[in-house]
Amino acid sequence: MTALDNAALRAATGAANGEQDRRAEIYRSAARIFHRKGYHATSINDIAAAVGLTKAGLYYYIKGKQDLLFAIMGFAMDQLDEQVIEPARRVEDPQTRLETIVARHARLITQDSSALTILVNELEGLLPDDRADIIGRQRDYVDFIADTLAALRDEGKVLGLDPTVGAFSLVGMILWISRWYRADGRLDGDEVVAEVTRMAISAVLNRGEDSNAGNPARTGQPAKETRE
Amino acid sequence: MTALDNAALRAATGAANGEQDRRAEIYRSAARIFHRKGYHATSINDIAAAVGLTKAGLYYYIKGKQDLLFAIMGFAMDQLDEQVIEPARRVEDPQTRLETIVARHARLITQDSSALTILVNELEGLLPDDRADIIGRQRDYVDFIADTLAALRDEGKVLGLDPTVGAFSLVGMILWISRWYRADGRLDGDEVVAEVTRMAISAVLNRGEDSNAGNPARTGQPAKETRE
DNA sequence: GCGAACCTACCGGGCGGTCGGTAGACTACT
DNA sequence: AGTAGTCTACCGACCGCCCGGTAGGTTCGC
Repeated sequence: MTALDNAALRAATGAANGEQDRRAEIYRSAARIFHRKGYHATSINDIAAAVGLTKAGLYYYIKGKQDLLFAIMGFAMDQLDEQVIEPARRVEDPQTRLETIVARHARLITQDSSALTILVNELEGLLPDDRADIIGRQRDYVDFIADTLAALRDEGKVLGLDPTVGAFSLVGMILWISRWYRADGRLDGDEVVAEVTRMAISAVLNRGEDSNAGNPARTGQPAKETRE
Repeated sequence: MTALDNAALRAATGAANGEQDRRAEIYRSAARIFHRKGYHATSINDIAAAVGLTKAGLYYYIKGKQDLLFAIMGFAMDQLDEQVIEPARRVEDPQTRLETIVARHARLITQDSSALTILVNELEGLLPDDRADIIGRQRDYVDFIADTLAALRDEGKVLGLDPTVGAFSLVGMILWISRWYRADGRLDGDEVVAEVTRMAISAVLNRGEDSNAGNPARTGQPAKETRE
C-alpha cells in the first residue's frame, strides 16, 4: 500500500525527475502538517507517512526534524523577501509602498498560509542559532514597515503614531488572517486582501486622507466633522 | 532542596491556607511555562519542578496535562468575559463600546499575556469536546465585535467594511501585542494600549470621525484636507 | 556491479501517568 | 496524657509507549 501510494504519487507529479521534486514535496507536506498540528505534536512518522515513506526512508532526504523546520522557515522568509519586501522596496511613494506590503503579504497568506504561519508560530522549536537567524530576518521586515510609517509621518500623513507599534499592529492584523480565512468560505481571497489592505491604510493614515489612491468608486463620504 | 524550596514558597505566600492557593499557583506557573515553551514542548516534570514538586506530587492537584490546559484556557476565557465582554456589553454607544473592547482586551494582554495567549495558540492540544467549548466561546466574542461593527455601519460611521473581516482583523492586532510587547521595554503598557486602541478605531471608522471620544488632550490636528 | 532510493529492525531516552507507600498534622477515644 | 486511627500532601520507583534517530541491509534501474 505504501509502495502503491508512492508510485501513484510519482505518476501524479508527472514522473518528471527525481530528487529535487521529491524533496520539495516533502517540505510542502511537512509544512502542511506542522501548520495543522504544530511542530512538536507532529512526529517524523506523520511526515513520512504523508509522503508515502517510512521514517528511515524519509531520513534519506532530511537531516533531522529541526533542520526540516529551519528549511521550511527559511523558505517562508525567502517567499516574503521575494514576493513582498523586494517588490515593495522598488516603490518610492511611502503610502503606495505600505499598500504593496500589506496587499502582497495578505495575498501570500490567503494563497498558502502553511509556511508563513509556521514561521511565526514555531520559532521555539529551532536551535538557538537558527532561531537568531530567522528572528533577525523578521526584525528586518518589521523595521522595513516601521521605516515606511516613519516616512509617511515625515510627509505629514501620519500623526502621533509610534512607527514600531504601528508596524507590529499591521503585521498582527495580516498574520491573523491565516487563523480565520478559509479558501472555501464565504469570502473570496481577493476581497479579504482588499478589505484588510484598506483597514491597514486607514488605521495609520490621518483622517482627511484618501486611503485608496487611484481606486475609483468608494468616495462615498467627504471628510466632514459631524460629531455630536 | 526541593523540600526547602517548597517550604520557602509556602512561607513566601504568607503561610496562609492550603489547597486553593497551591492549585492557583500551579495553574499560574503552568500558564507561564506553556506560554514560554508551548504546550507540547512542556513536560509535566517542567511544571512540577517549577512549583517545587515531583511529577507524582503534582498529580495530586491535577487530573492530567490536557485538563490542566483546559483549565487554563477556561480561566482565560473567564477573564475575557469578566474584564472585556461584560463591561463592554453595558456600553450603549457602539463606538465607545468598540473602544472599550479594544482597550480592555489590550490592557489585559499587556498586564499578563500568559493565559490569554495560550488560549489562541494551543487549541489543538485540547480534547475535541473541550476544544469545541473554547472555540464556541471565542466565536461568541468575535461575533460580539462584529455586531458592534454592524451597529456602527448602521449609524453610517463605517462604510463598506465586512463586519466579520473587521472583527477578525482587530482581534489579530490585539492578540499580536503579546508577541512584541515587553513590560520592561521602551514603551509603557498604557501607551501601547492607547496607540493600539486609536489604530483600531481609525481602522474601521470613516474618515472625518473623532476616534477618541471623551478623551481630552490629543486633539492635535483637526481633520483637514491637506492632500498634495 | 554499483549507486540511488528505499526498507526492517532496532536503540536509548523521555514522555504522561500510576502505584504503593509514608511523614506528619489532626482528631477521638480511653 | 497517651495512643490508635485517619487524612492531607506528598515522594520514589516504575510502566508502557512512542519519540527522534541509526545500522545494516535489499531492491532496482542503469
